Amino acid sequence: MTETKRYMVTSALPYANGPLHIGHLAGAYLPADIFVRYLRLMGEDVVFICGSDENGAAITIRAKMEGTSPQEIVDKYDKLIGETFKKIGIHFDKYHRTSSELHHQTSQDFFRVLNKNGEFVKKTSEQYYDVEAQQFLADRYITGTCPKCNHEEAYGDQCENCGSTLSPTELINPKSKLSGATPELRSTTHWYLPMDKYEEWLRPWIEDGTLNGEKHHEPNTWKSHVLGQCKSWLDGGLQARAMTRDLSWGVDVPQELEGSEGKKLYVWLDAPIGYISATKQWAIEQGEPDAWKKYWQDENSELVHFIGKDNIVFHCVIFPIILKAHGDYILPKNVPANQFMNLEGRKISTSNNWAIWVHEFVEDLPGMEDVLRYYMIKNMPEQKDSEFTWKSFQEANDSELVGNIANFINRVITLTNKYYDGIVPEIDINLAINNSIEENKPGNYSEEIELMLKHLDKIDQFIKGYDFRNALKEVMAISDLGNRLLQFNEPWKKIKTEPETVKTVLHLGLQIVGLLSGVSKPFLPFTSDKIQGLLNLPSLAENGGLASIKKSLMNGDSIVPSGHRINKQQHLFSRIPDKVIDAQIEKLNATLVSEPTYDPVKETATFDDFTKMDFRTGTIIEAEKIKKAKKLLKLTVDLGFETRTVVSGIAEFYTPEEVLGKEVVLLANLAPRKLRGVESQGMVLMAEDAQGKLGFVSPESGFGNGFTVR
RNA sequence: CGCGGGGUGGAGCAGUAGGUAGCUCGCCGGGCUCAUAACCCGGAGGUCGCAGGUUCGAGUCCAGCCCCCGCGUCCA
Repeated sequence: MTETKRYMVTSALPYANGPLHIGHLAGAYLPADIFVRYLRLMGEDVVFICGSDENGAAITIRAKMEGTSPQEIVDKYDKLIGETFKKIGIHFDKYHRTSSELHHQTSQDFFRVLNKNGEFVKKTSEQYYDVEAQQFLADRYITGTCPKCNHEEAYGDQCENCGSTLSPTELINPKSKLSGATPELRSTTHWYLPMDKYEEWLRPWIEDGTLNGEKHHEPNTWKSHVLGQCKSWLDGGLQARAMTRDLSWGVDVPQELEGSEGKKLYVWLDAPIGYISATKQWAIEQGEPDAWKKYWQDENSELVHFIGKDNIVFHCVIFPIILKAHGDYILPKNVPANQFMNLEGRKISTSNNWAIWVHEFVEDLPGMEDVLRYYMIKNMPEQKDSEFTWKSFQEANDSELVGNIANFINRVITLTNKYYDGIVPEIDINLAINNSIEENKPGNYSEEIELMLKHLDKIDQFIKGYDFRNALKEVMAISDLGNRLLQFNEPWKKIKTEPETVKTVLHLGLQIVGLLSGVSKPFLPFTSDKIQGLLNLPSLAENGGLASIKKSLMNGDSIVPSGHRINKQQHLFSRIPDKVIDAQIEKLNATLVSEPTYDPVKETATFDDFTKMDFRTGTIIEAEKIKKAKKLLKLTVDLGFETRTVVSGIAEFYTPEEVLGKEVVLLANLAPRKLRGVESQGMVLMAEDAQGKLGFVSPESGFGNGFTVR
């Protein structure tokens, strides 16, 4: 491994078709921001890049829905997202856009090089084309009947009913999800990247961290779920993947290439290259147009991608292949992907509006940016999914931020003002004071400083290991240490009996406050500035500010020197009243009921169509869960004249106990079908609301079993 | 279904070379009063998903089963 001289850090490009929510922060942006801020504070050379991903079909679809143009959509969200990042204290060296001219050029040049190197294979295939919408359809945008189980709503890539993997052309009676029309097959030619060709170097790179026979990185520093997913892909066999698409909105395939009309670059080719074009733009703005090269092409640079887990294979397999195939680029040293953050027990969902939007948070709860950051870091889904709840948000604020760190700082500042009129007292290095570990145990000033430096080292290790939760805990541990120091030395008592001791203790306390300002800066940048304000010191230098604190402490120098005048105390954090939290919970719950979407009325059915169906009243007399199926219950329904076994997809909403004895309506003449090995003889009628929640359609209680519904 | 991750005191989590089960929050008792009922000390509370195997000894290794979450090629 080569020695690191500089860092190139990227955060996943947010897709410009919606605002940012807390899940985005937790996944890719906060961890990167902490990492970058810390490295800088320690004097490292870092470039931190991000930008809006503005290409692809989803944006054109969104534009159509809103009756506007794709350009207006991306302009709107690029602006909103960029502002949101600033407000929450996340600062990129460059926040760029993939709709920019520079990006188009950069990604096209990349494509040209790969093409010239002979990395692509051109292949023609038949794909479904929606004549009405005038576009080729991605697999997910085609539905039809599954050829294996006759399920009528199978997707073009798989059937959710029987789980088989499909290709769109296998579907019986395919329909476009865009227009509902029957798509037609048209032949289309694309440039494919035969990924299997690269397995030879990719596997040792991922599994052993070796590249070209040399050590590239330590694989056990990669997260287990990242390695797991990569291996799963390798073991499954890499396949050729189309690097171009038939789209209307995106980066054109270089026009001079034959057959390029109407073709755009594949999103996962174009988007990661956005990191590179953003760095180029940064370099231009620095006045050194070539400065980007050393970050992307020099072996002494450490490339790190912060992403969410849904992007793992693109950053660990596809993009590295592209970089290596190009030939001039370095590969990532790590891809610390985070898992997902859930919200109040549900998966965060943009489309269902189940989210905390960051721009709304900043408006609703002004001045609480760092509280959000703190809570998100404390609960960061580093190894597994985690949970955001407003109640625990409040609790973390009240007991940890207010009770621990703000309280400690307030105690020191208050005491200094009270006893010394705000002038930092002198120290006596040799004076015995109680240490901060245990009551009635002697210690001295230097030992306490050493203890603080140990915590600083731990923070360093944790951050470099992408363990931000534990790093944050160490910050809090320093505050704990300060609280104990005061407790065990009781300056409020000793001020009368041992005034010299109090001077030394408070001088030490102020150094701890100064250190807290430094170590909290990567996590709580706004708070760090406030602490500096309390100490009557300028904001810490973003470059090297913490390194110089460390140096001073190691040299035995004070970071808040004797004789310096500090400011009056002020609360760093405040308790959050219940009503504020309740209002947020209410706001969230309101999204569950507001704006229901209604299915359009289906095409007209004749009376005959209706009478073909035989609906009967019945009662559920037995119910059990079907193993290995998350949605299915096996029900036994009493129809009076006979009993039926019915497999029903309601397990997400009802337990077997709850449905026992339930009176229901059954479609009794539905063709029997096997589901998970159980034959289902009919279908229990359910109503489904806008959130997909199911409810029984039942006769009046005690109506009786077996009667016809009409 | 395939693949990946996970199931540890009320909640959230550590436990990465097998040897008395830890942390944060909450709860209970005590102390303190400089501080935003904050701070400090002590305590209760765990069959480490289930039933096996290897071992003198397993949360930690092996095979099996159950449950939760995610991914399966385009919404963190």
